[in-house]
Amino acid sequence: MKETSGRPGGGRSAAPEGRSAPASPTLPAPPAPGALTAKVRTLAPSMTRSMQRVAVAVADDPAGCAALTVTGLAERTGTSEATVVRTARLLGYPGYRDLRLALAGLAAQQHSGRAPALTTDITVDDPIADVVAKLAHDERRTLADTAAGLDTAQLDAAVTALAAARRTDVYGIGASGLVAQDLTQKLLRIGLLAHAPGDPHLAVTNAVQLRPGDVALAVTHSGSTADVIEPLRVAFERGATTIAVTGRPDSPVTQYADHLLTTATCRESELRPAAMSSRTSQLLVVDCLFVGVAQRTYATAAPALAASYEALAHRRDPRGARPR
Amino acid sequence: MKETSGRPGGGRSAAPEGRSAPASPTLPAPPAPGALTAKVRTLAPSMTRSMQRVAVAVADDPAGCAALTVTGLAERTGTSEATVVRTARLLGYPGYRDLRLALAGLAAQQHSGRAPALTTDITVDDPIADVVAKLAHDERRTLADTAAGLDTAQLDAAVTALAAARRTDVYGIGASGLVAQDLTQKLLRIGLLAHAPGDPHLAVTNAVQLRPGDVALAVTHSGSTADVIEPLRVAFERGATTIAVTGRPDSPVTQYADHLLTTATCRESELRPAAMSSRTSQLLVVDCLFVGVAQRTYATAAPALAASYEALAHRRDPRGARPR
DNA sequence: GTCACCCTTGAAAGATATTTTCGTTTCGGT
DNA sequence: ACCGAAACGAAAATATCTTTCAAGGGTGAC
Repeated sequence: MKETSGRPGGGRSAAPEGRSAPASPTLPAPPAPGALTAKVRTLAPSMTRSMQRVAVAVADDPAGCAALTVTGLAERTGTSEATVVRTARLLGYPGYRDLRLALAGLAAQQHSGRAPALTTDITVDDPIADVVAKLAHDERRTLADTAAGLDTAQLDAAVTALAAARRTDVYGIGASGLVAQDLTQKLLRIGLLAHAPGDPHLAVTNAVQLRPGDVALAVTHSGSTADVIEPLRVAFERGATTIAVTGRPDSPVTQYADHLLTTATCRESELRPAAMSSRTSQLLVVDCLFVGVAQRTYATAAPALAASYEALAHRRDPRGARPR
Repeated sequence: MKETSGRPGGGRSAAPEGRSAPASPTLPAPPAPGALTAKVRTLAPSMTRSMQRVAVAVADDPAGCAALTVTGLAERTGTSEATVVRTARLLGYPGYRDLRLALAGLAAQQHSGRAPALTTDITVDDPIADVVAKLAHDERRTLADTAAGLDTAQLDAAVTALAAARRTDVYGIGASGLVAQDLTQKLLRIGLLAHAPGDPHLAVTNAVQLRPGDVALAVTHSGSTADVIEPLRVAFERGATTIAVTGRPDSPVTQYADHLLTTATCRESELRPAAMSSRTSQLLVVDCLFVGVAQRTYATAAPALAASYEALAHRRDPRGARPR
């Protein structure tokens, strides 16, 4: 039989080859995915003893049963293959195979529905799987919050300034320093002149060189990092266009910022330093800036991106993926 | 009867002398339920044309494909049964039957949780607000995929190694270099000895100093970056425990990795270099490692974290945040 | 430019799993 | 106790999945 075409009755309706069978023309009842448990409860009373055993086993442990073959399930329930198939039929499936598929679906649903305390904070004895889930969850939320809270007008202005800048300085220390470097790398890639001094003193020294038309961008979560504020202040006073990426729109750094981009943050805790989620939102902002600038300077950015890709190719193992 | 014919893993070409092949990172990976889409994206590049067709079909329409037999799917994708089975294997399942089960599960999950469609690619003339929305959406998805696809056993092993390491070297170049630095910063914060050499030559020089009990971790999206593979190889041969964080689980770098952590990636395009989403997933992995290590070494990590927080305080503007 | 080699691929043979058939067993009623 | 009918399972019949094998196609070496 053609697998999916089979209908309970032996009536061989000759579902012609190919597997069209679009929802089996409203005939019997399309098998249910999550309604399976209910169906078992409903039909159980009218079942024979053996069939009940099968039905119960299936409802109790969908995941486990989905992993079994007819034979396996028959064995586990102390019945025969025929009984298992009969039960599947009674539950509304063309055969065991389809019941099994539904079982897998049910298991997946149950599994995904079981969101174990994603909202709790990470604790010392969380199993690693929970850590992964919680971190991912929080970072996703941070991203959503940041995107929602970004002022597109400010962003647009910042992009305009960056795209037109003669040169750009990006300041950041510690974790934010990496974000600064990230932006710098990206801008360089599309042929813009950018620099992220790592040393606070160098940063100030650099800032002194800026002039109107240049851009200085500061990345700082707290907005109060002296080592970052200082060069931005200098740049500001020199007449450069200044941009601040910070999580605290009321912090000192904003005093010297022409354009302010606010990042959202997630709760922090002992095991999850603020640096973690702030970095995520900072990077999103930086990515937006980059894409925006790339759009504005598309004519030069596109070839530059392509070129830098090419240039790196030879640094890769010629074979790409390993033979086997 | 045996259903899952546990064929011994595909002959992992033995790594060069010096050390036996990495123990096939703690057995293959147990098939994943919702991580399937992610896995397809990750593995697709390294697939042959026919296999890609199958993989894409499966990822595009899980529900539809779950209803098909091997033969049916082969027909639909214009390939052969053999190819379908091969693809299933590549995706981490023992055979097609299991892939099909996973497909059914995925379909059920998707059905229960509808997702809107922000699926278009970023174009040159997207308004900035759309850029923000699309970037955020994609990064969120990348995070979910990465979390779903992370092998917690591998992660756990990596954490154990890191927590016990005498010293840790982290290798990475370009965008991945920033991720390497991020991890290094974090480890240093909790009192572990970590180092992220920026210069490839220095990296190799460092690697030579490693010995059993030390850890070397490589971050590379492509898995084929020679400048990163080389130091990892050296570390591997020196007997250090090696960890690879890569988006290509079949790439050369895995030859020298005791533990393999796979990152998911999002579609890339002209305006969105691969570096962008790979960085996001790499950081998630790195965060997980960090939190895991912090848990293991809580006794020393907690005070260290507190201390580093204190030490930085004076670098902040004395006034702290401005009154709201 | 040509050749050899290896990867890719599908056809068909070989295993397994599922479904059906059919005879035996069980149970209730008279 | 006997009859009839439903329940049940063993095994045959069929479908599906897996593996093997040889031909096709592309690539690098020379």
